[in-house]
Parts: sequence; structure tokens; C-alpha cells
Amino acid sequence: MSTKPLPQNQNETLQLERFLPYRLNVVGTLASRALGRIYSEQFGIGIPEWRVVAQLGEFGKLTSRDIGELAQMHKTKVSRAVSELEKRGFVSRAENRQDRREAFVTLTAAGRRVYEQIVPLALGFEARWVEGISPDELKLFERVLSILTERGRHLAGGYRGEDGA
Amino acid sequence: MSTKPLPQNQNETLQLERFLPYRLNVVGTLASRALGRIYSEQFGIGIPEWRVVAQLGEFGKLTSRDIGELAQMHKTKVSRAVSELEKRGFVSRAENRQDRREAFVTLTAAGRRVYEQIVPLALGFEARWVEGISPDELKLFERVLSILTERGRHLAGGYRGEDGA
DNA sequence: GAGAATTAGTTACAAGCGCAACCAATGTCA
DNA sequence: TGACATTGGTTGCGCTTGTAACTAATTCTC
Repeated sequence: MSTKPLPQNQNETLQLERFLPYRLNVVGTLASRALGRIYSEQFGIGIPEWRVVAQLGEFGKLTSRDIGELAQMHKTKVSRAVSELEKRGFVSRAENRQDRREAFVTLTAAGRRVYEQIVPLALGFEARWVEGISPDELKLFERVLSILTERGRHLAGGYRGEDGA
Repeated sequence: MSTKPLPQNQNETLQLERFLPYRLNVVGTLASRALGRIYSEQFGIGIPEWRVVAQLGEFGKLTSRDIGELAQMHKTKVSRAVSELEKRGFVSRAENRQDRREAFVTLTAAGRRVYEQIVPLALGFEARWVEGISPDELKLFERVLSILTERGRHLAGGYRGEDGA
């Protein structure tokens, strides 16, 4: 947007612990770590695999491309996660007859069982995490978070793929 | 307000794009990526190196242990970042005569020059990022962020490198 | 003072990551 | 139709990361 009169940060000092990008990165890493531990301990899967399962649980049938878009994952990460899940019998692929480049991925029965076990864990974790924060505050927080995410996507320029929770 | 009746997630479904850990991780990664690009393009250093420089610029003289604690970095990451910075002539180490296990790290003149160039860039980036968000909202956002970070540190439980416990 | 335990910091190693290159199928357009 | 561009997806490669093991110095305990 504006490239000229930058909002003039009052003083020219920087304290890392108050620097927003830093703080967001720290909290994001914490989230990812805590959840990752749960998933791997209880189900032997990692965050990328969880994200794939979550999207399939929510949407039912998706191509890898869709998964990447929805879950903000790089296509190579999706590819590897799907392969891993397939190896473990949690998803299966079916070639799309209309476009044989892509394949639909779906949860198997075992995969759905995992999904149904993870969801309450994940929701419980989230609930415990925000416990004590008032709904209003939380709502505002999430609104600002959306803005920052959108703006960040813009500032960071084009690419896909995160690491994460 | 409500501290006992857990926010009761209405239904037992989970939408990843509304799942807080996921969202925090995505935004944190975006931040990191965008900034990392700036640092690497303009100064040829990465995020870990930047964090070290930032702490030294702020505090002047620190051991690697301190840096790790302050900047939330694993000690191996600190070790490698400091080595890299030393190799490039941005920091120097001086053994502590009182305790010869540790060494004090400081910015060299060149390092300080880099620091003084980066700070305004970083602050400008941050300012552009939060542009348009009202100070009140931002303040609340940061307050909640602090709570989440603290809680996250707790939930994620024992991992970080240093002293802790 | 002699171990044993602890701490600062480095290094070997394996896992995870994104980029780039690639393959195969589809779309475009003359 | 036929050449070229685009798209879904996989794989090779180098880089970064955290875990664990290690060295060296210091502290603790008897």
C-alpha cells in the first residue's frame, strides 16, 4: 500500500521481545510444538499429516492441490504427507477419470477413526489454551489475527507453505 | 469472564482455518518469511543471526546462554548463529575470566553498523504490517498474545534448552 | 581435596523443509 | 492438428533444525 510516510516509530530502538513478528513466530512455534507432541505421541503422525487428515475429515474428498491450498502447505509437503498417510493406511487415492493428472484423496475407515480421536484432543487443547480469556477479547484477537495474516500473506509475497500446528 | 464452563465448542467439528494453533503458526511463519527475506537480501544473514544481533544491539554484551534465553533460541542454534556472525566479522567473543566455560559476545563496529541499518527496516516492516489497526485494538491484541505465549510455554512443557524448570 | 553432578558450548547425525527440476496429462491457439 | 504453455504431482538436492552425545570448566558434597 503506502510506501511513503511510514508511521514513524516513536524512538529508533527495538526490543526484540516486543517486536511483533518475533512474538508471532515464537507463539506459533510453541503451538506447533505442543500439538505436534500430542499427535506424534498418540498417533505417530506429524503436523503436516494432521493437517491433511483435518482437511479430509472436514471436506471428505480432496485433491492434493486443494489440500495444499486449504491448509497452507507447500505441494511437496502435501505430497509427502499424503504418501506417508497412505503407507499407514489412513488415506487412499483414486485417480480422477476426468483429469488423470490429479487424484482424489479420502480418509479410510482407519483414517476416519484417527480423525475422530484427534478432533476432541485438538479442541480440548485449544480450549485449555484460551481458558480465561473473555469471548469478546478473543473475538477481537482473532479479528486482528485475520488482518495480520492477510496482510502478512501480502507482504511476504507469493508462496505457499508453512510449518506448523 | 467465564473461567469454569469451558467455552464449549458448539459442535464437535473442527475447522482448521479457525483452529487457533494453526492460525498462529501460519501467521508466525509468514512473519518469519517476510522478514527473513529482507535480512537475507540486504545483509546476507538469516533469522537466527538477526535475533542474536538484535539482542546484542539491545544489551551490549551477552553470553550465548543469555542470548538463547532472551531470544528463545535453542543453544545449538545460538552456537551456529554466533559462529556464523563471527566468521563474517559482525561479532567477537571474549572468554570470561571468571568462568572460562562461557564467553561474552559483542557486536563489532561492522556488526553495530548492520544493527543500526536493520532496526529501522524492521520497525518499518512492523509498522507497515499493523497499519490501520487502531492502537487500542493492537494493545489488546498484544495483551492476549502475551497470555497465549505464556500459556503456550507452559502447555508445551519441558523442551527449551536452558535452565528453565 | 576427590569424585560426582551441573553447566556453557560444540559437534555428529538424522529428519524435515523448500526450491528447482522433472514427468505426465491437459489446455491453448494458430 | 501440432507445437507450446500450464497444471498436478513427485523426486533430488542442499540447507536448517533439534536431539543426543560429547568436551571442558565449575560447583557441590562428603
